Amino acid sequence: MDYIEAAQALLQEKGVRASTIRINVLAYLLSHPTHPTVEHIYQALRKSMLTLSKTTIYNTLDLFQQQNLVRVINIDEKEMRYDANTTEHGHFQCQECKAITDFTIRCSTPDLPGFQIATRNIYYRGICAECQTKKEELLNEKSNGN
Amino acid sequence: MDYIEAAQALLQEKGVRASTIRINVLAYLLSHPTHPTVEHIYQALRKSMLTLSKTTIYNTLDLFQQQNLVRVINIDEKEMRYDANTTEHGHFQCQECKAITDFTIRCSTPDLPGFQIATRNIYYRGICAECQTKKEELLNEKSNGN
DNA sequence: TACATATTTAAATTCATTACAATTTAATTT
DNA sequence: AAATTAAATTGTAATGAATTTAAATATGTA
Ligand SMILES: [Mn+2]
Ligand SMILES: [Mn+2]
Ligand SMILES: [Zn+2]
Ligand SMILES: [Zn+2]
Repeated sequence: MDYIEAAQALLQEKGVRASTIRINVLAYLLSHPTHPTVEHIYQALRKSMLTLSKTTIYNTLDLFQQQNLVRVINIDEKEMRYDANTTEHGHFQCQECKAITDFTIRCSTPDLPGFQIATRNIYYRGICAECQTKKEELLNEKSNGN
Repeated sequence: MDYIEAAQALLQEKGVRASTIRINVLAYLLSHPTHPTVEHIYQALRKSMLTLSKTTIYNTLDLFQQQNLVRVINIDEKEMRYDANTTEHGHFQCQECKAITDFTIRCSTPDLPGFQIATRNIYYRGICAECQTKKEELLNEKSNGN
């Protein structure tokens, strides 16, 4: 089953009309688990849907959020990011390459009695393993070169 | 020791010039552990500092962040919030009363090997204990009244 | 087909944050 | 003390993602 079919099936499950735009937005999110921005989605879909409006992307993603088809990731303080993976997981943004990585996490919160938790967002920032390696290599080259 | 003195001491520790504005912004944060917005701080200090500029609040908070005197809380997707408590703790925002509560948290993250973590932000949303009680009381009244 | 409803579009607006140049204040040097 | 330099503060304008509005288009049903 390709992403288009998967998106269509998910929309039908939720009782949401599976319009072309909705299918394509959801399929894009499923096939690009990189936490894209509205702009990313817009620019990608625009190529094949010439009259596409950015407002529609916003509306569609709002609808998806209400239906728990996507979750909003606010780790990047500039733009919102969207994730079709709605299972519990944390997000790590690299300060070098800006990439956002998923990670599994288990938390214990002793002092929230009587609180009703609706959503959890766990955001870490730092240097990803890849960029860390690159930095070390660069450092080694320098010390060898001199 | 009052908050003004505490703020002054903290600034001196960091080797930052303890100007009147800086002392007052930091003292406000120390005395209002409610995660205020820039607007909150600005409106409060404006009363005693007539020519205060909002830009200065932004600049001051940026400086504080660099010096690890405050941490930025991005739980409220509209406005940034600031916290003079820089120790590890999570934040819970009530969807009813909008209040932001601190909570202690312990997390294990098995799959981030080689990643260098610089900052952690843990945001929960839902209904706080107080609002939860209020809602239940309202429900009881209704069922008794009818 | 006709009509109501849902979806999509484009333009205008909002508003927190940032950029920047000008001014004021404080520290350092003559 | 005066002059010079550096730092802090101010006000205005610009930025840009997100929202609002209203109009256009598509879709389902009778
Ligand atoms: Mn994810
Ligand atoms: Mn806090
Ligand atoms: Zn990286
Ligand atoms: Zn509450």
